[in-house]
Amino acid sequence: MRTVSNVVSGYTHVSERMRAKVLAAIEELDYRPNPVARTLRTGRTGMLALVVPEIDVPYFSELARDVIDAAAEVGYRVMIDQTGHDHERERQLLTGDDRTMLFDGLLFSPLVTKTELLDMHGSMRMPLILLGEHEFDGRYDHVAIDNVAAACDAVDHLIAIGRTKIAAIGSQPQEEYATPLQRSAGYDAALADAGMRRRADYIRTAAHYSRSDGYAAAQALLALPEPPDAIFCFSDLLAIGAMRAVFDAGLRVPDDIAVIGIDDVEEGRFARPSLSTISLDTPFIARESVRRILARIDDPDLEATEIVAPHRLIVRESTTG
Amino acid sequence: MRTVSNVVSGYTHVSERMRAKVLAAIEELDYRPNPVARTLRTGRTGMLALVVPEIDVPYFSELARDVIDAAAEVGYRVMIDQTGHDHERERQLLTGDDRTMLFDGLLFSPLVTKTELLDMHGSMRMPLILLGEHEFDGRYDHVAIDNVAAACDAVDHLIAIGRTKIAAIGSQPQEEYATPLQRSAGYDAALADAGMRRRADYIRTAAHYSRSDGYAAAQALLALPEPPDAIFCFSDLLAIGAMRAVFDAGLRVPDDIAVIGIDDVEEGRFARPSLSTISLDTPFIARESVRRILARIDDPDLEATEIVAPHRLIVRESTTG
DNA sequence: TTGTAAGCGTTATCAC
DNA sequence: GTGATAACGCTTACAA
Repeated sequence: MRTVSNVVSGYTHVSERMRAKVLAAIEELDYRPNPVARTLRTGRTGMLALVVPEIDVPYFSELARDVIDAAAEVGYRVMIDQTGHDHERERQLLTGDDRTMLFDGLLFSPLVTKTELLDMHGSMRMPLILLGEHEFDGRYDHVAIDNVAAACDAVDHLIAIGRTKIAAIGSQPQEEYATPLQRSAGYDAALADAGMRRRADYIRTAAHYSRSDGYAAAQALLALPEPPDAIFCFSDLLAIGAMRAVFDAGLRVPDDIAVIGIDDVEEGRFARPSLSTISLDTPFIARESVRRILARIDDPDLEATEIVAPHRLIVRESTTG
Repeated sequence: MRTVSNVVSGYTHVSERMRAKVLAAIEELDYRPNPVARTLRTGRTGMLALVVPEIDVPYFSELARDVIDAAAEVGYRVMIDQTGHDHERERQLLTGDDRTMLFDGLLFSPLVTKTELLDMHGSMRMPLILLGEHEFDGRYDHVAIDNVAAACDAVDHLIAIGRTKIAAIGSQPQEEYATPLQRSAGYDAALADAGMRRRADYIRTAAHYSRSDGYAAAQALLALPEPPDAIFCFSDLLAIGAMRAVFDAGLRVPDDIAVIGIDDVEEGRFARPSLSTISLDTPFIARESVRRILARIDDPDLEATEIVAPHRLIVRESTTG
């Protein structure tokens, strides 16, 4: 009945006597509103979906923490999905083929989204925000750092401390994903600005940005006739794997080889040596994407915007003599 | 209409002609079944909730990865919530006070659950599985390792490599949570078995099992008149913080102080030195808890069972000369 | 094999 | 201020 709903929802136009009566009945029957029925009626689930490649990658779990917190602050909860680098899974999520889309909006943080994937979202009305991409094409909201500048800052730092043979780990085998392309561009730009030559044998690919990818790539670099004296890794995890490979080869960080990453995950702060990195403001990214998706849920016809999150260089032991 | 539902659900008793017709109409109208309406009718959301203290703690994010995978295999999705050591939040989840309980079952991995909290779940019909606890009281399903034995194995290893002054980090300030109590008991038992004395000044508390907790606790141990020659940490994160404190004090691991943790997170495999630990079979834990909660969703009156997950000692550099 | 109608538990509309 | 009643979009008896 109407009055009960009013009481439950804390509506004002209810007499004190009636409110007390309803409350008593609620207590008596141990009544709990059914959220599903409410959702069917209101059209809002109160849930957001956060889609990441792998939740156990520290950058994503730290991002998830912030997103869950930011969402909780505005009364939303977060469902987490992993695509595991699976294009088919990404497609399902983007097209809404999944049978259980119980959420109001999608925060999509693709490691490997191609533009063509995004085209598929077209017919769906599910609000969507892209995280971590920076190829703004005006169709979807983006929240991301300036990847080119971030990579450039990292390499500039290596140059500033006097390194001249700077390698990079993290380009993708198939060059079709935005993030690695942008970071590669930043690396190239920094070298060019310093009048340094870009050597193809110093550019190593990494499929999953994992510690072991970083380890393997660094091993390959160390085996070169003229090994580098610095390595710029496209993620902190790659950098941690790379550092381990340097030690296993009997060399030292940063003395023989300086290492810098991107992400500023907590693991890097406690690594030995502690890892220099580019810090991404994940609380900012989380807050802004939640704010933005709520606005879009309220008004699906909002114009797409691009939100650039701040980043900054953090110098630690891995790049300081 | 009946037939449409049949087609969508892949029912058999539908004529080919009719099925084609329906499919064409679906395509034409770009029809998508509304999952909320389906849920209201069937009573199943197809979602599980995984509740952990903090998703960015590697052990929990690795567990979450496995739970999401295990759930996906049986057509379920996973909502993740953090309690952040907040008792009020735990209470809400357990009692169903939250207004948006859009899931069929709850996998609850409390760092800090007191028995009294569990009492509150009594009136709720939401299926519940407890993870990581091992104080089986017969009321709820548990999936956990044998914490006492795990701790005992870790300390036995330190004794086996000849250490005699073995400290422990990870007991709780307020001694009311199961996991730390059990791990403390295992530590005590191993020392007693070896005829070693338990020294109160070698037992350090840690509120959040974080790297910085481990760092601070280890610093305190090193400042003792007679510092330990080995530290057993109740989690890998504590151990990683502790190792860093040892290095910052100018000492070496394992030469001066051996360190061992529990969890076997990937970070420990790449740490320097790599971290000895007790490996918990998280894929097993994830698989079994999902299996169990599905059974309980099907039949809420199932008797509570206790599932013990395997664990095993992993010896790495942090405890080998 | 196919169509009709009831009902899941809310919230919103609308008289009173 | 309060009580009936419709509607959200699906699944499923039941009838045809």
